[in-house]
Amino acid sequence: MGKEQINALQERGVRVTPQRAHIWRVLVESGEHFTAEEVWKRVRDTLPGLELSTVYRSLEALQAVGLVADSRLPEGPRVFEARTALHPHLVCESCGEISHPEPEIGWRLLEALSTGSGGFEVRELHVVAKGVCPGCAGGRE
Amino acid sequence: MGKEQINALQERGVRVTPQRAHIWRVLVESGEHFTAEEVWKRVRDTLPGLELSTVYRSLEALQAVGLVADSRLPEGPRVFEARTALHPHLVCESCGEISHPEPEIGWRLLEALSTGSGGFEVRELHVVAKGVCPGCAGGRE
DNA sequence: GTCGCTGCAAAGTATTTGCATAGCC
DNA sequence: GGCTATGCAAATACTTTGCAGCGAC
Repeated sequence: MGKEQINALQERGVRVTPQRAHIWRVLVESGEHFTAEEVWKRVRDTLPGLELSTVYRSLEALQAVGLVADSRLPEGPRVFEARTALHPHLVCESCGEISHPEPEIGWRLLEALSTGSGGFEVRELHVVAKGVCPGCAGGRE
Repeated sequence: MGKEQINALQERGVRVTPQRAHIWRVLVESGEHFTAEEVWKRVRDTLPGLELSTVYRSLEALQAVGLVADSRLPEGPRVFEARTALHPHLVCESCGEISHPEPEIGWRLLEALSTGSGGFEVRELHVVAKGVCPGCAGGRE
């Protein structure tokens, strides 16, 4: 089952170890973002001896080849996710829920930023918006 | 000279102490962003006994009333700045320089995000772009 | 077989907290 | 004068690092 994921690692020239394969699988299959510690807890189910430091080092390796991206949200530790497209984060100040808008919007943001940034060539874009999600706005305070 | 700054604090109902007044002054007069430690070093010139923990607590108080905003850049500790407008950060991967595009662009980003985020009400927008600044792009590698 | 990855342990950096006193309002 | 902010000290949270042996290629 995890065959395609392993291929993804090999293609990028990343040495494939069980640790990296599992870490990568967790990120890809969930499609979510996790802290290093969350990844660690999940992968430990199948690799009991796994060290948190290894998780950090593996995530760094995956980042180096562009498979993983990290974000620093307004609070809490860094979160990591499989790098798919640009990924704005919407953090609800009321319920704390973190959601992603349609990815297409990332490109519009990129475009807006590129045209107005005076020659700065944007390679990677991190957007975090704080606000109120539809659910919380509905249940008025 | 620092009269207007002190007023800004009073108007917001922040108890005015020398520590807070100086911290606030450093941020306003420089117009730059600093880590808590950088603020600390600067203010210590005039307030030798100042503790780093006090800087954190003061910055938090100023944040609570909307005078200060913080950003978490891709690397390093949090940076704080006087809250003026939306403030995208452009981080050059080559020289490490952090620049700000014209602030007007922030509003365009906000607009783009608001229209495509499915009812999420954006209150605060943090944008960090990694890329290559004009200077480094000129001196081709 | 080689070189890089991992486990283990420890250190390092960033940030927060408890408590008694000082100082703003 | 009351109540909060500060100094001081310690704790906590997150992340990185050194080293020796193991495992992927």
